[in-house]
Amino acid sequence: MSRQDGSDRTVSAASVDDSTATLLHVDLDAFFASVELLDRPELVDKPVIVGHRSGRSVVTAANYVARRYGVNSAMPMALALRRCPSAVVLEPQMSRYKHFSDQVMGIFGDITPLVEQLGIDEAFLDVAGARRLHGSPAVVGALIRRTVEAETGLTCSVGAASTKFVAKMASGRAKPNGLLVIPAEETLAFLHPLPVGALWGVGQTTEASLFRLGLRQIGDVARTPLAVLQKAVGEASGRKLHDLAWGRDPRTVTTEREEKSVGHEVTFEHDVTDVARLRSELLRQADAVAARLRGAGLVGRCVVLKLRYADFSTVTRSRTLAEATDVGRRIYEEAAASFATLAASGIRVRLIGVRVEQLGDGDGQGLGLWDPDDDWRGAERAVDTVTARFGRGAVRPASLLKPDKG
DNA sequence: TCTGGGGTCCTAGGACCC
DNA sequence: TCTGGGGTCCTAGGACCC
Repeated sequence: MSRQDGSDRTVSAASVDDSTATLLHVDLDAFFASVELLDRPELVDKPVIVGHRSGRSVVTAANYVARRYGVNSAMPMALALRRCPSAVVLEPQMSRYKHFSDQVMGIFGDITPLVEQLGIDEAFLDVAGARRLHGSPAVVGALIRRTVEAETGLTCSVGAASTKFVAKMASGRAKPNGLLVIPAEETLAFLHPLPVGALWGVGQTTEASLFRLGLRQIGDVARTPLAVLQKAVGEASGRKLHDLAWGRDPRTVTTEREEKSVGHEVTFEHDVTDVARLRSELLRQADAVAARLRGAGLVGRCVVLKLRYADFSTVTRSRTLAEATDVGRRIYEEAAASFATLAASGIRVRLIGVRVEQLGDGDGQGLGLWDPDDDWRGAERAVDTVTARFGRGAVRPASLLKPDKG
């Protein structure tokens, strides 16, 4: 293995045969918090948390100083502030993070066209073909780290390996601001001593199941018969875990994938009991989902309503349409029909959401037989046009399309 | 401590068909 | 009269990831 961290030392590619480690995983360090610190350098040595300060929010990101206090992303903000009362809390600025994300992805794209973005702050790169132009994987990794820091001021960590999954594990071990190369022949030596919880796809529940079998390290998982694993964690997960524990991961870098669903949900500051208020929120979400579908040229066939009650229990109700739609009014009607089956008196709702699944191409919509949805589609497309020209707020679909009374 | 919002994937049961 | 096995679609819930 070859390691580089902290200062930007050049990797001595001679010390390790990196020719098999052609898959890179690049992960920006504490991304949102790091972007904020670009504007606020005086906070660099202070604990910084990005997230809403309001009652029910969670930590979106924390810098490494805050992490030393036990603050992590997805942690309830209330707990984070109890652990680190001196933390500076900053409101997320998503458009700003997106701007830096695009810039960094552009840097990757200059090195290889084979970039697979995961979320906003990480990506896989296949650099097998970049050798002639830029050098071996370790050299490319160092180049990426230098370029990203020079052009954005942000640091990132890079893992290089012969499979995606090991590359991701390697970038995780290299954090923060490091580079770790795992040649193919060293994969098992790297993997087997690591804790099972480090495996991709192993969260709290699966980790507990593995512990019950006495499995604590990835090597333990590898040496467990497949059938035993499958009985404990399910057929597909068992198969996957066993493969990963042996370093087997056939996935390649894919530059595009089709979306499977589009949805919106919101958690209220205080539980809502007013059914009319819930319905109007549903209408707002259905309009937003439909606008996104139309923007992407997609239609969906299945409308899923999601409710989370005051006690945090969650239910979903779905309805499959005969014809796929991209009309907000139609999505709302289906969601509202599902809602009507659940909306008993005394209902206390913490979260409500709408999602549309079974997406397909929107081409050909509205052709053929007359379809009553077409009137709505026309109206909503007009709203799209005005919004595109004059900006959001120029027209408010939710007020245009009043919900049914009662 | 008290749990966001965007998603993907898997499991399991029932209906229905062959 | 009682009963098989596979495939597909639909629905609900849950684990997990960033």
